Amino acid sequence: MSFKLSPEYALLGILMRGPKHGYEVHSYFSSEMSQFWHLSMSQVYALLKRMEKNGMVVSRKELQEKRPAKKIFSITQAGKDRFLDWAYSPVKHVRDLRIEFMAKLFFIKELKLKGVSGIIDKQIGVLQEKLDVTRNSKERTADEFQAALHSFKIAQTTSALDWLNQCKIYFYEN
Amino acid sequence: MSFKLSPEYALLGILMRGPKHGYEVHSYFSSEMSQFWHLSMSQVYALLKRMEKNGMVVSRKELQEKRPAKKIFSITQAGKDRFLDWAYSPVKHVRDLRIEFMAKLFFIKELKLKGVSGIIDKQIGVLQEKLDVTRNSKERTADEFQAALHSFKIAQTTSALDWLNQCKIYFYEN
DNA sequence: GGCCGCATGTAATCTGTTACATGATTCT
DNA sequence: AGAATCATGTAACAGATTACATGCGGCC
Repeated sequence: MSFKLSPEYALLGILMRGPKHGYEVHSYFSSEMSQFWHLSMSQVYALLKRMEKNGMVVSRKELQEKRPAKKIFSITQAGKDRFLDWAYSPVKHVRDLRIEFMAKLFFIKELKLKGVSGIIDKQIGVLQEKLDVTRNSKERTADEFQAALHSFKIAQTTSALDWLNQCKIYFYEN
Repeated sequence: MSFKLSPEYALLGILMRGPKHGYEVHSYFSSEMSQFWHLSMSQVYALLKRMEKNGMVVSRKELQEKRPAKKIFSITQAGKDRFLDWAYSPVKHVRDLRIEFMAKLFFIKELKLKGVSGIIDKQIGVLQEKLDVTRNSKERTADEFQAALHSFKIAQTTSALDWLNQCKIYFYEN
């Protein structure tokens, strides 16, 4: 019912392009998304099974003569809604940019969805807010350790924000 | 036997300061380390139990009149060896800096261990190596997405390296 | 009377990882 | 002859999170 974790969203995204069976989903994942995300075959099968239980996908069997039957998964309307909802939401932490936010950008581009700059702006908003909070937090310079931790957070968030602003140029849409 | 994951190292670090019971370990964790790491009470108990099974700690019971008996854990020699080994090793990924590397710095300072700049230099080496590899990787600018991903990695690693160089100043030791 | 602090844990649930199991076809 | 590709999964293990269960003492 719940699934807050993201791998299922990635699988939904792949199925947004059309029905596929488990092996195919994994191949796509490995060839197109491997630079920022990895999932084992077994996990793909397990996730698809769970997602079917949750009504995000449905499957039908396709018999083949010389090979085991394929189980072809299609995304349901509920799945589509869920996916789009996810795709246009910013992530909460800097640490989620590398995989989860990347995946959102990837699918928005891959599925030719509108509003890339919208989500980038939302993400900038979230991180800017975090940066302001960190800057104003009292634990600034209690000791060397606090100071180091503080400057790490500032540095990582600032560099993420710079990158997001660059992104708007990379993904410029008219 | 194995434990590659880090929370147990944090608990070992806390016990390096002297024997403590579970509740106390958690209090220390919550008050001193909460800015960069969280562990629930239940998990502290579970981890200590596992660590005793692995010979990293030993426990003795201390009876109290009006309260439940305390179970006091002490670190073993094997535990100390393991901890120090961990504390002086750099982490492999930028994403491990915020929690795991921070914890190493925290304990090195807290336990007044020698060689802070040693581990910082090692960490700089690891990330510099990664940065060079990323810079030379062929997937540079295949498309907008690849380009964005590439520049994200460069940006985060570069900012981490700058921060590490700052750290050498924060933690300067004669 | 109720909440907080002290002090212990177990059990259930969820998720991920690794290994195992099967078996035909096609490429080298 | 052996490796890779196609195609499916289950089972065992490891780990984190959450909820549950217990109970006293002191404070407001």
